[in-house]
Amino acid sequence: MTDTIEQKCLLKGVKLTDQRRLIAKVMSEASDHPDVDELYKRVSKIDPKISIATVYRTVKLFEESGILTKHEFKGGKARYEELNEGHHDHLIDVKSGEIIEFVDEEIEELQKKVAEKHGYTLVDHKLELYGVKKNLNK
Amino acid sequence: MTDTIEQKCLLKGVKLTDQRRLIAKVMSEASDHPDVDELYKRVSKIDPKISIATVYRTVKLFEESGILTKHEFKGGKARYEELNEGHHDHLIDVKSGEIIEFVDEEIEELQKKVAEKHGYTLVDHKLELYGVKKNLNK
DNA sequence: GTAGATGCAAAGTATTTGCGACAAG
DNA sequence: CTTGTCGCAAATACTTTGCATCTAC
Repeated sequence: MTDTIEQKCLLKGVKLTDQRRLIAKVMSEASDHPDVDELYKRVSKIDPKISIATVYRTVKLFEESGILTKHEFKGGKARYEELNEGHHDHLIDVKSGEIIEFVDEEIEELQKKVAEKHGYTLVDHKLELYGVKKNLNK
Repeated sequence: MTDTIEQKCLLKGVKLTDQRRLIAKVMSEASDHPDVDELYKRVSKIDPKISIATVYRTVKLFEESGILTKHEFKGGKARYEELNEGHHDHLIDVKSGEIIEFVDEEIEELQKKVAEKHGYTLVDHKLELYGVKKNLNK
């Protein structure tokens, strides 16, 4: 699995350095969607000499190489997550900030149709739902 | 129509000043989605003494008062548009930057269902489609 | 008259960049 | 070797804020 990231780098002609390997590792182990500051904190624990500039440069590079995706959720800093085969969108708990990933094929289809209807081919999209947890009992 | 904005302000207890009236006017006349800088340029042409700080303060105030909405499209600055009854989403031409507004009730419905399915009540959402114009001839 | 708005410049954030030292292929 | 990366600090971009002055109500 960590292999996969290194393979992706080789594939893209991205030079591998200790810092990049570390950032890749921390990101692939993250189950949340850390922002650069948080990521910097996590990698700093392992390599305290790493610079935040390197973290910024690396997430940008990884994004361009299709290893990470960037999210710009409402009113916050950019947050990153590892990009795997399966595309998904996000449901954000507005109270807790918790993020739930979901996929809805029907919505995906409709988006394509909307774009077509306006004479466009869909190349990308962003769907974010913001919700509050329902009171399940009574 | 400009009346409407002033009425909204009175309703919300928002004090009306020349600067606010001007910003409201420029925004309601805008058919695009200007960012703060662009808005500042437009109002400056009419009142060259206005400060950019006032523009920032006013768009934020108007947003909180439900007069404007803020959009944070990919990799850019925050952009604003007047908030009218009809909600809509955006289809962005990735080549030209042109923005097309659309509504799709089916998608809206499905979004609510997705939120429900995860135990949430949808309070807000963001849907942006990014597309390239199709070659219509031949 | 008074609470709140404005303009200005200074301060914050988030992110990028120039540069000399250093490391990967 | 040579090209590209790193760390550092300075620079940039966008937005917010403190303060004295001014204005709407």
